[in-house]
Amino acid sequence: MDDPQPVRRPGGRSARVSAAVHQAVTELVGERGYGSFTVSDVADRAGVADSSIYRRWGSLDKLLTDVTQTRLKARSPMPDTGSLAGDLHALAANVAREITGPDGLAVLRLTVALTGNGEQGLQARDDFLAERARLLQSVLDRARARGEHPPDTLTVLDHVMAPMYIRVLFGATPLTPDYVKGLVDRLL
Amino acid sequence: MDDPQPVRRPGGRSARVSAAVHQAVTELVGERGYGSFTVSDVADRAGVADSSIYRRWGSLDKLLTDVTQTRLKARSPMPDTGSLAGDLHALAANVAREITGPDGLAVLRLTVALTGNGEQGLQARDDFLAERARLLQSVLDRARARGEHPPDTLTVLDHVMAPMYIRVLFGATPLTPDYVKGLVDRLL
DNA sequence: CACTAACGCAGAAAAAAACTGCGTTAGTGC
DNA sequence: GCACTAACGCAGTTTTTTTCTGCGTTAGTG
Repeated sequence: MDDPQPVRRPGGRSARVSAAVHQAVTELVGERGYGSFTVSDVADRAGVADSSIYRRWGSLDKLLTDVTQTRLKARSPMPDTGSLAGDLHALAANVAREITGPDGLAVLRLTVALTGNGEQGLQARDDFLAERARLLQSVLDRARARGEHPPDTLTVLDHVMAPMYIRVLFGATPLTPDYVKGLVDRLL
Repeated sequence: MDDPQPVRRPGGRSARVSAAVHQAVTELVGERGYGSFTVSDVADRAGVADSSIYRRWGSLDKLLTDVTQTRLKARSPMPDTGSLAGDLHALAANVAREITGPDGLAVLRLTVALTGNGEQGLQARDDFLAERARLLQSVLDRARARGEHPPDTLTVLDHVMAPMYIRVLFGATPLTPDYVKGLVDRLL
């Protein structure tokens, strides 16, 4: 029996639509939080027809899942400066820059929102946190291998990441380099 | 000219409806975040008729504002144990207990969600944070007056409050007393 | 260049949300 | 208690939003 097996077209226009939609979702999550917008909103923002979204993703839920998965896979580069202090400073600065940008805020928001959004949400959130922890872990491990005495993973999360996250989430001050540096220095 | 001046009835049933509605809003915010539910949702949850909400509050916005205002006014008791260490431990424990409960999570979520929800939202958020900061400030001032050397307000917020907030928001571990104690001890 | 996947447009269909009329229940003052 | 009526619940109606589909057009791909 002949199976039509349609020829996919992942390039050109399709790719642009995909990118625009992802971007739009990210922006909307950043601006209005999770679950406060519709397919039409996304389509308008992306400059795309509603039908394109419905046909490609089927529903808003599936779209959001797709976006989240994709975003969380985009990992930040792992610093390697040769010293624990250097690595931590670099890592902190990276994270600060990342969550300060509009996209980063969206991811943070998304992560918070996902907590308590059923199975799928929890999974996505755990992936995000695990990724962060793993990145940090390798920096600390490397330091230990060099004979340094790095702080605990949780300690770094609590006293470097948490303050930055909270400040961003609460829309407070803009995370100056000095501030970030101070957070790290306090642990060394 | 005669002004009817209707006789209000703040007791009994009205009070129960009011309480149920407030409770419902709090729960819904905790579960689904800000702006992801409707008047009907609230009414159903509260076991109340839609019309009761429409007539009393007029719109969902006004209802949310009302609930937020009311909640933020319910301030936590200010500890006074006689020493900086005692006060901070007590304060931290209070906050931990507060944000661990279901209502507390809702308030936290609300606060995060309010960031980027226009005028009104920002105002409510600032009120919340200001209240927290003020409470802490007075503890620190009192310590200073006794001749102790308390840490900075922001330091406490960053290294005691932020870690707890983040852990709750990210749905991680359950804030054991030992953990909370450790956060405070680290500053003294 | 032929073929057709993927798109945009416009509008129908469905769902959800907001709001209202009306009879009933139950606070409040006497 | 009793009269008075504020506040309520029920059962719609109206309005708005959101989803989804038919059809002609555009532009990847071999």
